[in-house]
Amino acid sequence: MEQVSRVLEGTFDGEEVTIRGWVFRTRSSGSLAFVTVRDSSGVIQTVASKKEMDPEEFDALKKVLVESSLEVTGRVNPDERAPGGRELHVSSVRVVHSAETFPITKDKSEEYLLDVRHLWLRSREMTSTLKLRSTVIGALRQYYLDNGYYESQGPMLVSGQVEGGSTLFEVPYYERKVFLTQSSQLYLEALIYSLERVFTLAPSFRAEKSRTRRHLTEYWHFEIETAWVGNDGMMDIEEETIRYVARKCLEERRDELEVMGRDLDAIRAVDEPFPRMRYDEAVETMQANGASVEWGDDFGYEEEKALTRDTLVPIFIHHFPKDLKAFYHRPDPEEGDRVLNHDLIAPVVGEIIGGGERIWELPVLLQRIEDEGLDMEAYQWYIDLRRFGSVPHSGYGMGVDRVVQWIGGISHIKWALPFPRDMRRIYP
RNA sequence: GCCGUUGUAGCUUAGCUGGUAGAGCACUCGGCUGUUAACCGAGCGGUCAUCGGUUCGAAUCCGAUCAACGGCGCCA
Repeated sequence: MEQVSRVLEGTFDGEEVTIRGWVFRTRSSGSLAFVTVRDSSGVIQTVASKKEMDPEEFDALKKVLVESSLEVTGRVNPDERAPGGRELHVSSVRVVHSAETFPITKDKSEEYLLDVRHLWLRSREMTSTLKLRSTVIGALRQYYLDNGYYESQGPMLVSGQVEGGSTLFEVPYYERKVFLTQSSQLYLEALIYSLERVFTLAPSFRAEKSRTRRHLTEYWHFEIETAWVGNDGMMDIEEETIRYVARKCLEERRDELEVMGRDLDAIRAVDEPFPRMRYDEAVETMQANGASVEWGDDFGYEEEKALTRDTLVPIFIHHFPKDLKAFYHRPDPEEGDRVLNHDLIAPVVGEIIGGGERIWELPVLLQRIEDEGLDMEAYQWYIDLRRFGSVPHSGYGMGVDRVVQWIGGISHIKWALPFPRDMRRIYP
């Protein structure tokens, strides 16, 4: 049994091979039949001639419907007329399963493709995206394992919210209510006291009523937490991470990126240093580019677009005003109204990472929790971490789906993962 | 929470100022020895989202309901 991609490479020219896969397209002209066969690696045309094979098998092949599964044996023949330059001259065929009429045809709408997502996953577009996604996730793991990090996990069921806002999904839990996690950060912070460097890949859930091209209610969250590292060091780590992931994608997924119509130069641009600007400078840049933003505002999508308008490289924004950010960000000891945090803004998709230094001094944390009016009781275990050998530490959270969206040049986040969940759609 | 758009065959759609619903693809049957999401001929397929109203007559006009899609804010 051979893979289609290897056959197309010419490894078996002139030899007889067997492939298995799914019918991609069929065409026939009397006693000739052309059936293209797809497997996970590619698509190849098979040519069947009634005279050169069992007539019953020929008729079965001629009648077979798109997406039927089959095994085909034949001789590999280079031929200019074949898409891909090689084709299989069929000697025998076994139809494993004869498909019913496949509902997806060349005329399709995005809406319909969401209804039949379980079938649309077979398309070249989705297959390419899913391979790219696999590479992104593999590269993230690889990078951190190579750099002395341990992979660990926080709970998905939590008793309280991690950040401000009321965007948690409630779940019945015996006689009480618990919530689906919206971040593993606080738990990773607990883990640094044994592992020092930890990362996790887990879904996060946000009950935001968002209907945008970059929001999901269930998204894949890659988070790290690192002892002994400050805000600037964390930006260094993130920049290297993004660069590593992007290069891996260029190396391993060039064909897929081409199918997706991605401009590779936009990815290559990550070799340049990522600009780092203070919040204030970011506001000025946005204003200069026509955004109506005032000092003290948080940034919306329009502002982020204005910021990255003239660049292909992601941009860091750091030193946000304290009031705009969650309680755990460490205020800059030099400027108490700013926090040692940063966001990483990618062109077109916007924020892909939010991170920074965490408060590690007990009195500062207590003050911040009180200022924000949070439930001190609920955070006791988190506060405890500042009582027993507290250390400076930093971390970040990355929206994996957004990174895939950005690297793949994908217009809407729902095309960046196999089964997207948003406010309205939870099927299939 | 706010703004906007759309529901006609399995899919993509045409249908003007109201007059008995038209096509392409898919599918079925027939033809074709080099097709490139082929071509030629025939066939199958529709409670025009739902409910109500106006009218001699509604896919078309009006109202309500339902559903879906796009975008903003929030965030990753």
